[in-house]
Order: sequence, then C-alpha cells, then structure tokens
Amino acid sequence: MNMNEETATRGVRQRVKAETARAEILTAAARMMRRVGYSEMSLRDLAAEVNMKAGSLYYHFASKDELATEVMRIGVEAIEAVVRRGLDDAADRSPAERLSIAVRIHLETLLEKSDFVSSHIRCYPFVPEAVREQLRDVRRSYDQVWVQLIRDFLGPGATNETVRYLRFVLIGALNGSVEWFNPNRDSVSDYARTIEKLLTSQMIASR
Amino acid sequence: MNMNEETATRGVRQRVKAETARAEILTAAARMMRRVGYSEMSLRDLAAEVNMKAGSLYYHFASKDELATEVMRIGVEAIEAVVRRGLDDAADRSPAERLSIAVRIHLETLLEKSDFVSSHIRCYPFVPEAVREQLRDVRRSYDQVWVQLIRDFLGPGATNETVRYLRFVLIGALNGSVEWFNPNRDSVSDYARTIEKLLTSQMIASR
DNA sequence: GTCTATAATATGATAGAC
DNA sequence: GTCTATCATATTATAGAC
Repeated sequence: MNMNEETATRGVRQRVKAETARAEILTAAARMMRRVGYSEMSLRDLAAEVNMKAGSLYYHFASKDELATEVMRIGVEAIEAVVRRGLDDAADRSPAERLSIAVRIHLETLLEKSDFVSSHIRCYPFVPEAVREQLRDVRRSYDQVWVQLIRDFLGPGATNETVRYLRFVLIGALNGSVEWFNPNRDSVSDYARTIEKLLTSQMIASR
Repeated sequence: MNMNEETATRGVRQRVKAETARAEILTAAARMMRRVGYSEMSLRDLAAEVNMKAGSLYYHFASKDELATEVMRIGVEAIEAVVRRGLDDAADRSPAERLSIAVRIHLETLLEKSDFVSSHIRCYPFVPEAVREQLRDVRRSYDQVWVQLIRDFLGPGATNETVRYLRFVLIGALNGSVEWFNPNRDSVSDYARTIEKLLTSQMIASR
C-alpha cells in the first residue's frame, strides 16, 4: 500500500499519543509507588490518576510487573547517569571530595528530583522476585560506582570487606532518608554535610 | 455457679491453649511479615503456617491490622528493653562505648534474634496509617534512647539538628542491614566495627 | 477453639465494541 | 487507544455448626 501524506501523518500522531500516554502512566506510577508501595498500588487507582480505565493500561504494558519494572529501571538508570556525570565533572578532585559529590547528588535525586528513584528505593525489597531479577544488572552497575568511590576513598590498604561494609553504611544512611525526610523541615545539604563530617573524621572536633 | 475441680481445670487448660495458639500465630506472623511484607502476607497463608484455617485467627485477633500491630509492638518493646538493659550494665562506660554497645545490641537483635524486630523495621513504612498511629508512642520511646546516646556522644556543643541527622545516619545504616545481611556471609560484629570506626574517626588511619 | 461455608469486596487481566 | 463488561481469583472478615 502506498502511503499518502494523510495516513503517514495519522501514523505519526498516533505514535506520539501512545508514547505520551505511556510516559504519563509511568510518571503517575512512579509517584504512586513512592507514596503507597507496589502491592498497595492498584491498577484501577493508577488508571484513574491518568484519567483512564484499568483495562486501557494493558495497551501500553503487558502486566503490572512489567510496568513496575520499567518504572524502577528508569529510576536506577537516571541516578547512575546523573551521579556519573557529576563525577566526570570532578575528575580532578580528591577521592574524599568525589565521594562527597556522589553523596549530594544521590540525595538530591532521591529526595527532590525523581519519583522514579524514590519508588525504586522504597519498593524494591517487596516487588516480585521476577521484577528484582530484571533489575539485577542495572542495580549492580550503579553499585559499582560506589564500590569504586569507596575503594579510592579508603586507599589501597582497604580490604574488600571494609569497602563492602562502608558501602552498606552509606547506602543505608542515604536511602533510609526516604522514610523520614520532610522538605519543609529538612535540608538535603545539611544531611549531606553530616555524612561528610562522619567520613572525614570531623564529626567530633576534639579527637 | 459453684466451680468444682474439673471445670476449674478445664478453664485453665482452655486459657493456656488459647494463649499458646495466640503466641504461635504471633511468632509465625512475625516470621512471615519479615520475609514477604505486610500486604503480601495473606491470612490464609499465615493460618496454614500454624495448621489452622483463616477464620480461626479471628478468635484470637479482631483484624489483620490488630495482629500486625501486636507483632510490631512486641518488636519495638523487645529491642528497647534489651538495649536499655545493655546500657544499664554499662552505666560507667564512656559515651562512645555506650553508643557502640547500643549499636551492637540493636544489630544482633534485628539480624539474629528477633523476627518481631525485623518485621517491624521492614513493614512499618507500608503498614496502614491506623497501625502506624498505634505504634507512635513505643517508637518514640525507643527513639529517645538514641537521642540521649548521641547527645552524650557529641557533647554539649552539638545542636539538635546535628543530633537528629546523626541519629538518622545511624538508624539508616543499622536498619538497612535487614535488606542485605546474609548470616552465611556476613558478620554482625564486623559490620558493627565498621560503624564504630566511622564514629570514632578511625575509618581512615592517616587523617 | 477450630471448623466449614460464605459474604462482600478487590484485584490483575482479557475480549470485543467503538 | 480507550472504553465497557467480565472472568477468574484472592482477599479480609463473619456466622453458625461442632
């Protein structure tokens, strides 16, 4: 069949509409998963959020799991990208400064910038195993950013175990903030400074 | 009615049976909530775990919420009690040593001793608001243990904000461990030592 | 105290009209 | 692309027999 201008145009418009709807669903899902959790988010409620009916979601996603996987995948990839960019811009800084930069960017992204990131952090432990499996590689990739940062920070003498445990301390302190951080009361910058002081032995002045 | 020995005995036995069953349900619920989460734990599955049918649970608890509240309440109260006891036994130690003791006891209880504690930590953020409300006071009480420990550790110069943020760093590092700790690979003692080094500026030797 | 049976409702998902 | 209608199933909770 020979496409004339009209049918070609309609094809484009339809594709744009589909992509727009898909993006809106993903954004609403991220916000909702962050707020209530994965199991607690019903597809009916999600659909209502984007002025749709539940069944319509299946035109864009094959299942709730696929939708959630996509939301959380966007989250990790986004935070890895923004942290890596920040570190590339600070390639000449000291290991301590680079670690500090990563801490700040991670916190800002998690707490102020992206529901995709925060929904990932909150929901990952309770999402079906099949979803976690899908996210294994992207998560591992972001983990490696921190492994390298902490290795550089601790220097060549540090054991793998020390690197591992310090990473868990940091990740715990960073990600735990989604549960208590209140933008009206708390400051990302102040919390980041607390972590930096701890890392650089400035927590207690007299020591 | 005048109770003879037999009816009195049966009364006691029934009461014991009820209390035993109730305790078994609570224990199984704690284990299950820890493993799969609150929403993900169905009362049918829970009942099966204690060789019962779902309906029978309602002889012991008025609702799923009440059951979950009880599980989580036992958790906080248990960890507060064991941490407070440990601190009482170390009343003469330095603030840094007392903080270190609390870190160790908290981790041991959370990771090795009590499903009531770990289920509380994992499920609290996703439990219905009504349940969280019921737990507010006991949680606040345990929080105060840490506020005091950190105040003493930082000394009189510390601002409330610093105390608050250091507490969140610690709680995040401590409680985040439920998500990654593997008894076959990890050591509570080694992880506790990592945290202690960070607190006492011994993380990096050359500084 | 625990059972069976069931109410009342909510869920993820699919089929077919438009 | 989205709707309506519905399937199949799962959920919390209750009523009444034993």
